[in-house]
Amino acid sequence: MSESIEMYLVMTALLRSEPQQPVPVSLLANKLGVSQVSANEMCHKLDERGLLAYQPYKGVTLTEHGETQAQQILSRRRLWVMFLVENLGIEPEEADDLACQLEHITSERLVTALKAFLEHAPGAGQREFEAVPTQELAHCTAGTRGIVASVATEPMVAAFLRAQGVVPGTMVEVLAISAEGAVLVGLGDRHVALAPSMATQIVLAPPSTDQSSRHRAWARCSAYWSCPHSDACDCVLDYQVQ
Amino acid sequence: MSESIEMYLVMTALLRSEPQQPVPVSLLANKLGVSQVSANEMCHKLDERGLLAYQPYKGVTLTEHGETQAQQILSRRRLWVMFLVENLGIEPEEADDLACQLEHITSERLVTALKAFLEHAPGAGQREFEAVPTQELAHCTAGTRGIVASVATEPMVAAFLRAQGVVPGTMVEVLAISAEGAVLVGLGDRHVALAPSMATQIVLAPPSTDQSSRHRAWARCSAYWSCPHSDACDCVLDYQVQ
DNA sequence: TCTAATGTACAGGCACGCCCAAAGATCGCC
DNA sequence: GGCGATCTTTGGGCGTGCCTGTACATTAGA
Ligand SMILES: [Mn+2]
Ligand SMILES: [Mn+2]
Ligand SMILES: [Mn+2]
Ligand SMILES: [Mn+2]
Repeated sequence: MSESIEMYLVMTALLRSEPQQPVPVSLLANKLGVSQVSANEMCHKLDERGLLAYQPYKGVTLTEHGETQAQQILSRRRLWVMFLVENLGIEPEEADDLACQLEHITSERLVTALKAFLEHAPGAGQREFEAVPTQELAHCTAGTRGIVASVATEPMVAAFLRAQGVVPGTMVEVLAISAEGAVLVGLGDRHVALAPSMATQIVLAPPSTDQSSRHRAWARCSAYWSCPHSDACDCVLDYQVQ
Repeated sequence: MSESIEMYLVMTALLRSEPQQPVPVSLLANKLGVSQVSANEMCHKLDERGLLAYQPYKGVTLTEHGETQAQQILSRRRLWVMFLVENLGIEPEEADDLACQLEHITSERLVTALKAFLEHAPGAGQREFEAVPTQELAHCTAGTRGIVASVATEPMVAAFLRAQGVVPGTMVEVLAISAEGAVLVGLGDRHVALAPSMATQIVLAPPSTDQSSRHRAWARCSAYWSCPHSDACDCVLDYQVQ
């Protein structure tokens, strides 16, 4: 399996809202930074190879085999993110980008060794490497607290959110929700108002108290919304602020 | 620069006996596990790109630019080997294979973080990340002790040496050298006699006392003889025991 | 129901990195 | 000097993963 194929599988897992909910090929194309035609072509091939199930005009779902592969790769990504953030002190966002490359060249032996290292590293108690449940900010109720797991990748939106301090790893609280779906988010000392369309592009993980376990929880999120490769992100230039 | 290009540069650096000594394209082809025609083609391209200097019927040398690139990649490999061996407990040989992949996706930021980690990891004093001088076993004098840095990659030879315990990371001593160049090597409790042709395919690094610093010294060797990718190694099947 | 947006398909093409077969060029040794 | 081994070059080809342009199919909204 090439890195390219692996990323199609991973992206399909990350982009679906619910299991067995087809992911539109156009969305896949956007997030992977390739043309729709290329994505279509690839999805066909992966359907033939039994990794994806392709329903024309609907999208793709992961087959059992594809799901296994995707989860294996994502578990490797989480291991690397944990290591990069907690042991090397790299920022979550950059760690995600790096891990997205490392996940493809991580042997089973390396997985074992990394897990053992993370478990027995100084100051680490019992650790869990499984994915953690996440939810869209738009679906949260007032009072909910959580850690920003991922945000929109459209450059201008991402830049805005970054400027406001809404970056992966940050602890936030939902202060209020308007009837229209706008969300008022608290960030400790200040707060940000987000349009409904914005709230659907931010994903929260369960809250944690200390900084270290925040990172860990963030790393354990299975539902990254962010596009992993910065290069691919940069391809999404057709965004316009409404 | 693609991974493929990087490996041509690295291999050129590893295979030359002395700086500015041209490396035969056929040797490069063998070690990289590609055909001579492919290697020729590639060397031409890299000459045009100013990374290699190609002298027909002689071989290739690294240009100043190519040398810089090769050394940068190799320094990343050494960092990874150190980490993999000392912190993850992975065996030197496998660590080398893994590092050969990791070296190509290691950002400057990651280099900095890895160095900081290795420097401040528990039990680590002052560390050096520079390459260490090495010499062929065939050029050693009787009484010399050192650490096996790398061995021949031809499957049958490698298997034989492995069976004898002559693997990277092992401490050995040159017990005697015959007039013809055959070498008697001591491995603590036992010894092995090696034909002259075999002695030219084993490289030693300076000796160290404890296991940890042995690995470190081994990791710091700049002159790996081994072919890094196992896949490529497996391509070299035309070997015959004389 | 009809139309416009969205998705799909086909054709042709490109860069990369590799392959083989065959024909030349050079080198090195007898 | 000549000849065989080795190396280089040429020509053609392959697979992967992308691309554009154009035409066709489907879906969903007015
Ligand atoms: Mn990835
Ligand atoms: Mn990214
Ligand atoms: Mn490599
Ligand atoms: Mn190898």
